Amino acid sequence: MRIATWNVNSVKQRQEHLLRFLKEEAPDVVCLQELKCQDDAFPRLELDGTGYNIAVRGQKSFNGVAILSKRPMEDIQLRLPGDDSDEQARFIEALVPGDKGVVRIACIYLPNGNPAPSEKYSYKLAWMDRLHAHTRARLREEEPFVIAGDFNVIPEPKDAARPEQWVNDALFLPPTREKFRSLLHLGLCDALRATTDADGIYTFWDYQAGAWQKNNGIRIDHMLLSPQAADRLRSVTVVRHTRGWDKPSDHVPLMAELDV
DNA sequence: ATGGCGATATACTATCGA
Repeated sequence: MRIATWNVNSVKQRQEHLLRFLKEEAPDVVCLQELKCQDDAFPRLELDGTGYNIAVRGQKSFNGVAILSKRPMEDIQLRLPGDDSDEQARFIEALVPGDKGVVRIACIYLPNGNPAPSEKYSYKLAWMDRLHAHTRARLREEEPFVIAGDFNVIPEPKDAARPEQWVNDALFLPPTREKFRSLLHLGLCDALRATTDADGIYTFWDYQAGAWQKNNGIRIDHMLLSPQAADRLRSVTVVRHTRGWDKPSDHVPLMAELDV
């Protein structure tokens, strides 16, 4: 099963890129973030010919997440547990069948949190605490479980071309990285880091100041795997060339192949 | 120190992202 995650920065603006990506890479599952549209504005008709099933949690203007799956999904959850008053569309989860078994996939758009300190940063840290609690509960089920998405976390200095630019940023501050490590320490595996220790692997390049041309990137899109999913990991790919397309998203897809 | 770019709604400007 090929699982991809991609922050598209407006699914309507990136519709043609999405169709090209689906055609070129033929992923079985795609987790999308930053749809920037409501449910009824998701380009379902435009995706009709591709044969993907669609689960959406949209929102006006900002945020918004979706899962596309070749096989029909079950047990779709639209909210991250832990705060019924949270209206931001940042979480969607589904059970996806594979050839040999099922995988539960959570698609997340973790809050950016800038500036720090601020209410936004507090919201980010609280959201990470909720993700920790939810993950702990899911791991007790001892199933293949994948958290895929835009984590807005730079885990280590080697995950940034210029780490000194990020020292006061919500993506790289010590409390952010501590909570990310705490999540991993529940027993999850960072899929990319299971395949390589190399630096210079990025998933985001800012639109500004020629970041792409200078390769001034950061690695903030991740896939975290439960032990039962990690056992089935075959390969991980950053689909870097999409950043060079005309009018690209500032993020590129991350893709993992699981033997499921 | 700032803005630089791109998207959306509040729309000839403000907010958000990272």
